[in-house]
Amino acid sequence: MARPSAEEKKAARRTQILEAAKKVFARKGYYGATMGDVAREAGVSYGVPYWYFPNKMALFEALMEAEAEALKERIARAVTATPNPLERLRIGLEETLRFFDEDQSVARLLFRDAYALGPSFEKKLVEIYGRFVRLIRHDLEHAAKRGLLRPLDLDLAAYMIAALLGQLAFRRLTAVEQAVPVEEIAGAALDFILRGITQPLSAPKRQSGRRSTAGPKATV
Amino acid sequence: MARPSAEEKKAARRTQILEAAKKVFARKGYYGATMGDVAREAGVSYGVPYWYFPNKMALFEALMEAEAEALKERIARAVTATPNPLERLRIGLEETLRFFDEDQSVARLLFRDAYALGPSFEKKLVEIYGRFVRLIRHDLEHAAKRGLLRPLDLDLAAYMIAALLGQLAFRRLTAVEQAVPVEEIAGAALDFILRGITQPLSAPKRQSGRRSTAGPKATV
DNA sequence: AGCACTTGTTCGACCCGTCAGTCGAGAAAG
DNA sequence: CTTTCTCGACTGACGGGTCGAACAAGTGCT
Repeated sequence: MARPSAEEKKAARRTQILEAAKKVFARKGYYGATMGDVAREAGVSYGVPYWYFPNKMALFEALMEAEAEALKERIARAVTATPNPLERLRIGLEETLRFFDEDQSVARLLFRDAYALGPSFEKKLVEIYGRFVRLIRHDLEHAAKRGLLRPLDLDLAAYMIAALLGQLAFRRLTAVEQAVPVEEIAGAALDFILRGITQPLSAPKRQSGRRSTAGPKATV
Repeated sequence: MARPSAEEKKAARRTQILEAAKKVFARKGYYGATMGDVAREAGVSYGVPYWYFPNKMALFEALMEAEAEALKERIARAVTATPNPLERLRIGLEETLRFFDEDQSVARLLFRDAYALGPSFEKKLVEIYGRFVRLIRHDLEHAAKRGLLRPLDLDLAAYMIAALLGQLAFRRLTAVEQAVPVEEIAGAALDFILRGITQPLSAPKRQSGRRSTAGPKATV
């Protein structure tokens, strides 16, 4: 705490502005938010954000980058001790949902505003998305090597899992029924991913350990 | 063709403007597109769109509404003759992907620009999305009644399927490998939905009729 | 200690392009 | 002669980005 150096102070300002931007973008959307809003939220004057970021768009990019990195690290940390690839998948799933649950602004940022930036931003977006797909793919490869998977296109499967996860996170923003805990959703999603929806013909009526209702309750 | 009545002409103008709006929004995104662009694309002067739509936002809403309706009807038509719920699911899947494939503007519209409108539009978006979820849910219910499904939360399952489908359609916009035909993707997606990714423990090594590669090829 | 001078940062008024939406003058149709 | 629709110049507001004035915190010189 003793005497922050000049560089520390500068970095602190930067994150302070990023934090403010996160809130404002989440609240109003990219186009709805003005640089004035960001400055006000951060408690600095209009020009200051421009000292740290060349323009609005760059500010947004930096924000996305930071959040994506944070999530990636969090997943990596949660998963290190676990060797089993499918178990890793489950943990990653759960951790991701938890991440977005704890800070809904980020979910809004990544799944709503990022699309708002128009065609120009598409490439960047696909690239970030790709990182997580690769993460998943990596585990799938291991699982495949161990013969745990049926023959399938791993790229496509990884993409589908990522897509699912993203939408589930996004849905929790607008869902009425917030009460359902993350673990339950993650469990249901994993069941879906691993076993699909059909009754396995060969081993009929197997009652899995995991709870799951046929009734129309339990929204995300 | 003979003598268009006044009302017919009015309706024609309306769709002419909607068509132009579709192109322009798809090309530039909601905020990137101006009403001037729309008018120019439609070959009319600036004020004309305002005669048919109260404002830019209403124009966009009408456009989304129309496209969603078109898709819904198309699915309904393709599916009527088929009673088997899982077969209906497959057809619906395929038809949806085909729909977005044939007119990529629509995919851009629904999956990119719609999110751009900020928090205010979220409700409308969720509502439209909900229609398709309900469509899927309907078939799932039938399937469940016939005992084809393992016990699961039908709402969540329907949502997950819709989410998957949306993302797959969207992915085809940015994918490098455009060559993969719709049917293949639809088939892979259906496999994923029905059976998940794991090797069924009970009946090992069953080689399904559908081709599917373990290799890293075949992007969406 | 006091003073000048520099560097890094903050402030916010202002500039300037952009665009949604308006409006009054007309053309076309009947 | 009215109704319906078209035209496009215009306006008013807004917001991204700039810029020069101020400030704070050293740094060195005396």
